[in-house]
Amino acid sequence: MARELVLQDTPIVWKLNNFIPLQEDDLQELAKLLSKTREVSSHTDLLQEGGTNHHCYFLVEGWGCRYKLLSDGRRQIIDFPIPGDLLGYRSSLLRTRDHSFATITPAALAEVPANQLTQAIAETPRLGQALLWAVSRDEAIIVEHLVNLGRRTALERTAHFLLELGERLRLAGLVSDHNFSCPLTQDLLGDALGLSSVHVNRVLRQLRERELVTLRHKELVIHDTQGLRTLAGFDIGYLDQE
Amino acid sequence: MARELVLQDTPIVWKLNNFIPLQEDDLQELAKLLSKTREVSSHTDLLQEGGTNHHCYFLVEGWGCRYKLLSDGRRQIIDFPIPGDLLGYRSSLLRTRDHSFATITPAALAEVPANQLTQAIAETPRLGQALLWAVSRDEAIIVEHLVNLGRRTALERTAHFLLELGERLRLAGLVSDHNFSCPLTQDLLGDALGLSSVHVNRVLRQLRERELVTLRHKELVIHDTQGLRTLAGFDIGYLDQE
DNA sequence: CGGCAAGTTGAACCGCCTCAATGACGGTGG
DNA sequence: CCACCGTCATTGAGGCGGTTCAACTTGCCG
Repeated sequence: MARELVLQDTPIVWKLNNFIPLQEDDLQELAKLLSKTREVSSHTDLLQEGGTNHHCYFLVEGWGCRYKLLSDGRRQIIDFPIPGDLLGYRSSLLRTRDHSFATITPAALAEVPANQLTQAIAETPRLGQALLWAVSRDEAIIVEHLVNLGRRTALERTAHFLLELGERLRLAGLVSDHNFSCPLTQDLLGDALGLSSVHVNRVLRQLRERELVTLRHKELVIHDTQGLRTLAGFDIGYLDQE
Repeated sequence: MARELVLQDTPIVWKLNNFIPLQEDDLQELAKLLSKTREVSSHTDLLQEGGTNHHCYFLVEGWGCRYKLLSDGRRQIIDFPIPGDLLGYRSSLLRTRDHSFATITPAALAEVPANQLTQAIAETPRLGQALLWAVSRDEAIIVEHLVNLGRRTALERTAHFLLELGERLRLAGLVSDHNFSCPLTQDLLGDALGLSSVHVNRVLRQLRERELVTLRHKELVIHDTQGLRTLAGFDIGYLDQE
């Protein structure tokens, strides 16, 4: 009983409730999955491209990044998991992991064998549907990142990314108004947005000077949501909210 | 019985067999899923971003493209489904479709309600595993496209894309040596690779002049696989073969 | 044979990169 | 408490990769 009360206000429950309200048996099953949590420091590698680890992780606390490296050191960040996100499930079905994952802040994670998760999804339909929805939505976000990299300018792209981040955090119950803490460096942003960190700096300056959004001292403030959305061509549909 | 013999040499069976050899009951179940096929002409829209159609499609014959449009007409192509590919399953779990799909050649497709597919996956474990593997592999391909757009030059990117295409066709049993038919225009390639069609043209010329690969008259010939792989930094791992 | 889509090429431009130097901040140890 | 150091942020100058615009060619299908 105590456990459900604890879970109730947790980012993962916030996120899943957006798809379908979870009920008591769902929360109990979820609590079982999350029972074995593990604290790790920042910059800890948990999944390696090419590895055969068939676990997945619920990110309970902290931020991370999923990425791929090229042989000469270039890095592309796929996305930044935040609390409430499930990661590694899709790629656990492959014989070999297609990307790496590392934390970027201190974090708490629940490690779950992929087949245990599959079983839970089959046996607890409502929770299962919600988890599969969450996985699908996160794939839809990756597809939107593809559009971002391929067809938006640096300014649009950065604006779009920051808006998306705000919405994801809001959905996880981690932000109420237009401010939130954001531990991403300009280097990380560059590798996610396909830009050099120098150019990220210039773009952020522009966004600040246009009084749209400010990212400073790990704190992000959106001054003008509507203006930012217009600039980015942001259509929230792909986040499948409401 | 006749149906299984027909299926046996079909791209989808070639593709799935690469993960796990299908057996008779798998083929029977698959035949049921594929029973209602439909022929459509080229440039037919089948899925619309924002739509609520909860079907998925097996592409039996022909090529297509999954894409998203920006409001000003810019287009980003996500990938080009080829025969044997399953599409729309992931996004059928969302309340609203996150991307569009259209054919680019005349095509034959089997339309399957998403929940019927889910049921088949649950009831026929071996086939189910194979289908989920295929879906996961196709997601891994999208992630690699992200790397392509974010961190590879136009030359590397194009080379990488063509190599990937060859491998996918080979896995579907659609190519034996180093030649294959490829109905993609430079316009389509540009929208997939995040380049202008003019620049695609120049890149293809370079690849031709370096005697690596030729794409002409809808026919692609790879002259120097190893050279092309070196140029592209192509690591086949993400395709999860063998 | 006529018409239209697709491919090809040149010239000029610009968005973003690279290289390099400097500044701000936080943590750590003397 | 301050001096030091490493990481991250900021800014300028110059160069390159890829875009845009426009003209022309080629190939295909009726």
